[in-house]
Amino acid sequence: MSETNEIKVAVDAIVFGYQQNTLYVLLVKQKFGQMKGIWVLPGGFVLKHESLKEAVTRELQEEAGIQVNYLEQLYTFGDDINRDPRFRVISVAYFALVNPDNFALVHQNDTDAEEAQWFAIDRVPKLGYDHNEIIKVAHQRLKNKLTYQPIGFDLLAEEFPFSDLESLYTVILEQDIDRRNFRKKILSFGFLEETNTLSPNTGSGRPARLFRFNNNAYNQLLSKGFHFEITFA
Amino acid sequence: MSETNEIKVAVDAIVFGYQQNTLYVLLVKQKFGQMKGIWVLPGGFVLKHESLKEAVTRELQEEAGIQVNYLEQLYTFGDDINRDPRFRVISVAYFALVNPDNFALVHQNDTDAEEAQWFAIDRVPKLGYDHNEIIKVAHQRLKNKLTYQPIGFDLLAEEFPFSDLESLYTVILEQDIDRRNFRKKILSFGFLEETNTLSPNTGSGRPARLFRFNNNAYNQLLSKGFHFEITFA
DNA sequence: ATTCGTGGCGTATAATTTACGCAAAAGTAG
DNA sequence: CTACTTTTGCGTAAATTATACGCCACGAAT
Repeated sequence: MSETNEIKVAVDAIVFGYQQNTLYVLLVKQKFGQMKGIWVLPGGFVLKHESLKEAVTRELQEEAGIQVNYLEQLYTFGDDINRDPRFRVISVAYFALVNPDNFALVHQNDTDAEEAQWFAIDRVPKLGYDHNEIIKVAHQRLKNKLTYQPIGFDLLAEEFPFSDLESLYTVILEQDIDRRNFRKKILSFGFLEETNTLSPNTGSGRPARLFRFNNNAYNQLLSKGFHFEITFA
Repeated sequence: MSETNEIKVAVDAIVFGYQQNTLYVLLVKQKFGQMKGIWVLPGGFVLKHESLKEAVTRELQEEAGIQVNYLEQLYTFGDDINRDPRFRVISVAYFALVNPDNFALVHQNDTDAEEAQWFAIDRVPKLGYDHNEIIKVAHQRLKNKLTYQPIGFDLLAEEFPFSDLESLYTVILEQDIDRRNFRKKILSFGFLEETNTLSPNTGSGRPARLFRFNNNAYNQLLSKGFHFEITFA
C-alpha cells in the first residue's frame, strides 16, 4: 500500500470581496516552477502537523497577507487524476469572504506567490490547473448561499446602508429586486440593528440610516427553528 | 516539503438504506490491526491511480458487495490531526443511498472488513475513529436534502405507493405531515408518473396506486428554473 | 422655491400554504 | 349481505405570505 503515500494533499482558497458594486476574487501569481507567471488560486500543500483550516489561513497570510471573516469548506477536487501535471494531488477547496475592512492585500516575500491581486469575477483570466472550474463552483455556491444564509453581511462593512445590501444582492445574483419588498422582508427577520449614524454624504440624495447585522439575534432565531430564506419576484 | 508526503488520503462512505419504516446505515467490522473487531464506516485508502469516486465504489464493492444508486461527496475530515492513531490521515467522506432492490449485502473475502451489516440509525454502536461524528453530519445532510432535493426516491423501490414516500418523510424527519397536503404538493410538481399497477394486498385497507419518479421530467423542470422544496406545517 | 436623486413606508391583490371534512375501495366478521 | 375497520384519494375554505406599485420624506444643487 505504499502507493497511497504518493498522493499529496493541498488546500486552495476562493476568496470573495465586494467593492463598489463589483464582486472580486483573489488570485496570486506563481513565482517558481512550471507554473511561473501564471495566475492561480491562493493555496498550497498541507503540512503534516497542521489542520486543513490552519493550512488555508497560513497560506492566505503568507501569499496575500489577508485575513478572512468567513471560511468554510467548499469541495475536495480529486477526481481528475492529472489536474496537477507534477504529482497526484487532491485539493480541498475553501470558500472565504472578506469585508471591506480587510480588503487590503499585504505581500510577504518568502512565499511561492509573486504577487496577489483582486480580479473582478467577470475578468478572471485563464488560470493554472483546474482553478477556473473551482471558481465556477465557488461562485455558484456564493449565489446559492446568499439566498438561504445571511452571508452577504460578511461582504459588507460592519455598518452599512440598506441600499448597499440591496445592490450586493442584485450584483451577485444578477437579478433585479423590488427595493421596497426586499427591505420589508429583511427587516421583518429582526436581526438587523438600526444605528443612529447616517451614511456619509455622497453628494446627492437623502442620506441613509446605517444598519448592523446582529449575530446574537440571528443565532437566537436559529435556535428557535428560524430559517433564513430570501427569494425574488 | 517532504513532510507533505506523509499525509494519507482515505475515503469513507455513509450509506443509507430504508426498509419498513426504518432508516439504516451500513457498517463494517474491521478484520485486522489495532481496530480489529470494531465497527467502522466502509472505506479505505485511495490508490494513486484512481479517482476519489472510484475509490469509494471499489471499497463498497469489496467490503459489502453493494452498489449504491446515489453518491455525492459529503465533507473532508482533516482537522483532527489524530483522528487515526497510526498516521496523519484525511478522509473524504461520501454520502450514498441505496434503494430496496440493492439492499442485500454480499461479502467478499479479500478485504479489510470481516463483516458488513446494516444498523438502524438509532442503534449505531460506538465506532472507531471519528466515525460517529461523521454519521451525524451525514444524517443531518440527509434530513436537509430531503427538503430541497427529490432524493427520497433513491431510498424507495422503483415503483412505490404514495404512503411509502409519506412515511419515509415522517420517519427520517421525525415530523408529522398532513397526508393530503403532502400528496397535493408532490403531485403538483409533475415529476411523478402514475402506473397502472396497484400495490400488493396488505390485508387491510384500500390498495394504493403505484407511482414512479420520472427523472427526465424532473430534469426538464430543473432546466426551466424549477426548485424542489417541501416544507411541513 | 423648484427640481433631482435617493431613502422609506403603506396598502391592495395574487398566490401559496395550512387545516380539515368526507367519500371510495378494499378486507373481515357476523 | 351488512356493518365495521382500514387505508386511499379528492375537494374546499381560511390564513398566511409574496408581489406589485403608489407616493411622501429628506438633503443638495440651481
